[in-house]
Amino acid sequence: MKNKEICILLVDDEPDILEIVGYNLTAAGYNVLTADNGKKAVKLAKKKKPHLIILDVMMPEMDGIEACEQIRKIPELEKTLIAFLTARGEDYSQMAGFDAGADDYITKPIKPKILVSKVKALLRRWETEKPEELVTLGNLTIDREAYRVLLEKEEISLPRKEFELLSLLASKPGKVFTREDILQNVWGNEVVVGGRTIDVHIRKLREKLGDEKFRTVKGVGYKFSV
Amino acid sequence: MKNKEICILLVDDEPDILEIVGYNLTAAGYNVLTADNGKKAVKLAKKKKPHLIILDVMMPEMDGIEACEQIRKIPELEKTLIAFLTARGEDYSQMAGFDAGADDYITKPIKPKILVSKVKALLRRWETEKPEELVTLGNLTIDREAYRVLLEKEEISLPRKEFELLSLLASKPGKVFTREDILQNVWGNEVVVGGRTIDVHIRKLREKLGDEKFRTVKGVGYKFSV
DNA sequence: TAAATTGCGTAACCTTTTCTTAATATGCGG
DNA sequence: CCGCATATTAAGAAAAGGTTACGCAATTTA
Repeated sequence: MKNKEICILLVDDEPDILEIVGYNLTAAGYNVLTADNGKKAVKLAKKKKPHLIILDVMMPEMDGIEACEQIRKIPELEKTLIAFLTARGEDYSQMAGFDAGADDYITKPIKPKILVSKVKALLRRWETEKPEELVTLGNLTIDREAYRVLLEKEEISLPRKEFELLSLLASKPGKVFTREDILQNVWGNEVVVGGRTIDVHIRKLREKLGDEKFRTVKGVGYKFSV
Repeated sequence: MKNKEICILLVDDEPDILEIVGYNLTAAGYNVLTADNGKKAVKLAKKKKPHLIILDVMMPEMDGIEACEQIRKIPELEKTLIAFLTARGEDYSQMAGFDAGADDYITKPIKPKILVSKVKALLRRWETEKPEELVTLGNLTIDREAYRVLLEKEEISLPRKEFELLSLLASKPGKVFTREDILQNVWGNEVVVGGRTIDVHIRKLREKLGDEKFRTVKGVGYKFSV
């Protein structure tokens, strides 16, 4: 089943739910990841970039709403689908969830068939909207999935950090990313690195891909330009 | 509200539902069309190409499921969002609806706030046409996100302080900003700088963007004028 | 498993740009 | 024509970023 390529992150603090939902989704051919609190969820999401995230609203550590907001802030996950799990009748949760950027909600108790149907419906849209896994900007082509970069049809191999950095900047050409933005997205929230680290990586990118593509905006940050 | 451009087709055979749902959607700024059976719905959909269609499942003439299937067959409406209205607990309807190509379902009894939230969530994805955050004033264009300024289509590069200053003044053309206002906003509350600093920056802006745009109001401050 | 390679972050130093100041000139309102 | 507020200018300080080389760690290769 070609669904194997489709990845769903399932987040709930109740192992039972994790199991039953996970089982059904797996049976439907999806690749399922799980986390038992919001913090782990955000971390995993950043790392694995799932196509759909199913979040329980009520959780310890970080509730679903907050997790959703966090995830929505990550540029690469902007298009990720998010659905909430909520007990029936919790209108408030549903509202807040939609405001936080949810695409759907699923009410407990969970009915496997309905669940799978909803998931399919959600992903159907994703599949049709997503022919463009390749981004081309000038003489540069970025294939996020394959972790490859082509410059004038020549393949350039970039180490992880450089790739992530390029990927971030290129995700919104023209937009200035502050150093903070960059640290946040490429290095992660908690990591602390020295002040010149970003520069060094930028330099390497410039070396390999051409100076002019990476514009410095002094006092602010960097941007990608075509 | 710019939602006026967004068009929703609402289909139900009960006038009450049509009215209450229609009212709420209209109040939320959407443009609402209605039909009271499946046949009319398909016809209207073909003609008006709404962005979202809300279909009651149970209807005379042609039920929602069939209408949905019909609509999905129309190439132009392939991407149209479809949501079903269904009584709670009708699992069968829900399943069939998803199979027919629905994107969501809404259960009766209808709660207006939830309804509007769901509609927003559904359309959010569609709405992702980005409204550029550009400010244009006469021959000048300011793009805060990209940190760019265009004068007669020529890009002018401005250092941070100059950009912030321009940005502030241009945020309310005509309004006079006192020196204090300016210090507050561009330099920040705690910073103390000499009395002539602002003048110097104004001068640089005048040099680069034209004298006439920055008017001195003696004893008070500066303003931007078109 | 050792050796070699590659990736990453840091420190030290260099270059450039940006900001501020200070000193002097100008000009408007009275 | 005076006085106060603003304009102008150049120069030096400070900030920001660029560059390079090095060491540790992870990864790959032998």
